[in-house]
Amino acid sequence: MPELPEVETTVRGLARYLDGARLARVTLHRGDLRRPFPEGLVQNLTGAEVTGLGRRAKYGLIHTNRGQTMVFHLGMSGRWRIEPNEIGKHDHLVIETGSGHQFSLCDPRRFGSVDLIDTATLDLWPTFAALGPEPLGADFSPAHLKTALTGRSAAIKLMLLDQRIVAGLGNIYVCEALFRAGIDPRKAAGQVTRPALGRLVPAIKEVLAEAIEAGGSSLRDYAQPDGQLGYFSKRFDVYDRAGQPCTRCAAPIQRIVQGGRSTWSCAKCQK
DNA sequence: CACGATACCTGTAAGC
DNA sequence: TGCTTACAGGTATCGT
Repeated sequence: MPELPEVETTVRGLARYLDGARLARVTLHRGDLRRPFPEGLVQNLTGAEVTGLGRRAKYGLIHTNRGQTMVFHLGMSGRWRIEPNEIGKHDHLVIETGSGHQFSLCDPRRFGSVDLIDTATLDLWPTFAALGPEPLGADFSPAHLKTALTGRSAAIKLMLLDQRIVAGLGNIYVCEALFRAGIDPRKAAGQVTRPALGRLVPAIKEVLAEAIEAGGSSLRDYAQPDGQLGYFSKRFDVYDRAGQPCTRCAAPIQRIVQGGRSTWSCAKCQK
């Protein structure tokens, strides 16, 4: 669920209710996700007013009028439920606004995280300082990739998952972008040619933009407590399509394992 | 430092 | 039906 487009869609969905709202009640139902919730989280958020929302890489940002930003990461299985009918065992953090809307941060695998960071120095927060450029930003260019990947022997697939190279891609969109760009995911990153990088950058930007747009048209899904995302999944060319015909050449899609994770690709279309 | 392997945690689906 | 295994959208950390 949560790669950059899903986080962006989540943030937009939350903003409709949270932007300008007062956080009337904040409740923790357990003390930790991947890490403990920050000291004083409930106290610092309760009564605060939300001054805006945003996103950096796969992190969602909720800014408050107390000079702090709640930074959330959804890990593998996290999502925000809007107006949940009931609070389940994986609803770890619950927020109620002054106007009576309720939200819960639900994360069964608990690979997610929540931090409370001073807004003024958010970019200096070590976690953010280490991130590469936003893939949808102007900084993310073939020239950037060339610089970042020169001399690297690791597979291009794995380098694109490295958030220090470019921040926000995950397994799905890396597979999809490499297919669109016609690049073999096993290729050493430093060996990817300049023309191929010239195809890769727009392929990444396009697949992300399409996924955000598809999510954006289905924001009301966030009002359904058990609603799954997956609007964009109908459009996957390779992800989770092992053995099925390539959308371009009809050859069977291959599944391999890289870095312990699945990669899907077309052996004929990706060289 | 670069790189690969492993750990973290829970749920689900497939296989026997 | 029950048990076991493989796998899942991510990231931090530990060897080599």
